[in-house]
Amino acid sequence: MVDFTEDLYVPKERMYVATDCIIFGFDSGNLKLLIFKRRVKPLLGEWSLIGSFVKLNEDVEEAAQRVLKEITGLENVFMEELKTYGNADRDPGFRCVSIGQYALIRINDYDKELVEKHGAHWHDISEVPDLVLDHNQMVQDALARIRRKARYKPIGFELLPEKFTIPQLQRLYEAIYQKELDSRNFRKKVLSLNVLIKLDEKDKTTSRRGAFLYKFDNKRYQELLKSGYNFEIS
Amino acid sequence: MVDFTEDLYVPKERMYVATDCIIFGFDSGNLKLLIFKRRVKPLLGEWSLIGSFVKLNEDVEEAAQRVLKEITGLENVFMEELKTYGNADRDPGFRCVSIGQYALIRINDYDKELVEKHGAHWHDISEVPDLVLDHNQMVQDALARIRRKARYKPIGFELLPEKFTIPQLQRLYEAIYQKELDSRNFRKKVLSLNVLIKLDEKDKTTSRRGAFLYKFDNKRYQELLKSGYNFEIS
DNA sequence: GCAAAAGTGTTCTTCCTACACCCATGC
DNA sequence: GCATGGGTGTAGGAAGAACACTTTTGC
Repeated sequence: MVDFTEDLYVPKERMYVATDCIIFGFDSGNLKLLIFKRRVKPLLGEWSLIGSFVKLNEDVEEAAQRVLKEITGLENVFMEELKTYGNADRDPGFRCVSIGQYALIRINDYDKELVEKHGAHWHDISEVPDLVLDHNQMVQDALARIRRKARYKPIGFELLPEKFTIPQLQRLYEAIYQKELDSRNFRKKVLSLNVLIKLDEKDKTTSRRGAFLYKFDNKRYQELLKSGYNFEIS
Repeated sequence: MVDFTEDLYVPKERMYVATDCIIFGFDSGNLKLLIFKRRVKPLLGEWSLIGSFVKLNEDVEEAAQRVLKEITGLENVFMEELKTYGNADRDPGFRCVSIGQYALIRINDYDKELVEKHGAHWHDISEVPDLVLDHNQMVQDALARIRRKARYKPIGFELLPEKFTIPQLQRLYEAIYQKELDSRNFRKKVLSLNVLIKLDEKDKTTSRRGAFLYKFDNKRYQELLKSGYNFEIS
């Protein structure tokens, strides 16, 4: 990669397409963001989202999944396009259009060694440092998107382990909405959706009494999506 | 522009970025789409959305507004990014990533001569012919988007003339949702939003009695957006 | 036995839905 | 005077919001 950090003017002779991943996780009651400290020029040492140029022979979406796999070791992660960042002057080095993609991962699944090897770190969403280029904007846009999206799609489940408790699910939604929810109303609402399967196990890590574990009934959810179900939770 | 129509294999050595516009209008109770018949190779004579490569020194959004102005003569049109079409094989000629943008225009405002000069035509949304590349997919995606979006943002107003009647507005929403609405409930709901200003004029073109004209109160709408208003109409 | 989190029901209010008739006017 | 589209009100039901106490169990 060329080092443009010392040139103020760089002729822009061709177009590049990149993709940047806004990677969310959920842990200890907080939404987390995976970012990394650049180990190469340009912008060495600065915090940045994880991204890559899109290769000539790969789909934009493939590029994003490739990046995600390189960093976390995970495949088939939930990922959706956020938007395109296409201002002519967004990157002082290249004329580069970047397609932001947000990903939701189960924070216990990823490959910790791989993440460390790449210099990546999880940051609490409320403590994200200054990022390079327009990456802070991307994070804000992605947050706004998942806050809105969580109202009509059960994306929250992508952030939880396969088995989870209802209080866990509630803490996740509270982290997404930045708002405390009433536990009685919350439980009533999520159970009324009929997409949770109650298991015979309890999670005793957060209380003496223990909370029942549930699984997400993906088949049932697909049926509901087709019939226009609404997952609004207030 | 190079003609690739007779070459099956074209080496793809660089990335292009384009934008394609899905332009909607509303007329005679129907949603309309503006498409054009290509007058140049490649794909001469085929129906296509209106698009352009993004220039090295322009923003992606600028490129879309430029295209829109070239075709319709309109500036400051309501336009939003739809999504990126980034499959490596989506265009047999170039390696081209296209950013779809949907636009809503007031069908009486555009420059008819300009549209004709470019070989563009309005098609009823239910009778869109086969389009080149993945353009039919773009249209379907854009339709799905505005159907969803109309539930929480008053985008409908972008498609109506400045002054409109409530029955007109209702027919628009019926066209968007593909569903008949109850006129009493519809009127009650839109008036309860407090974003319509009743005028002292009537439109007598569709009935002997005439229907009162309204204007959209943009200032009031901005206030409501900030406080998290919901425009759901069923 | 007590601390700490899990789990449970009811009432009130609001909003959506369904539904039918009179009004104004040009011909 | 009649045909045509414009305009209005009400009652029933569903869903959201507010709200407090009992249960379980490890220590």
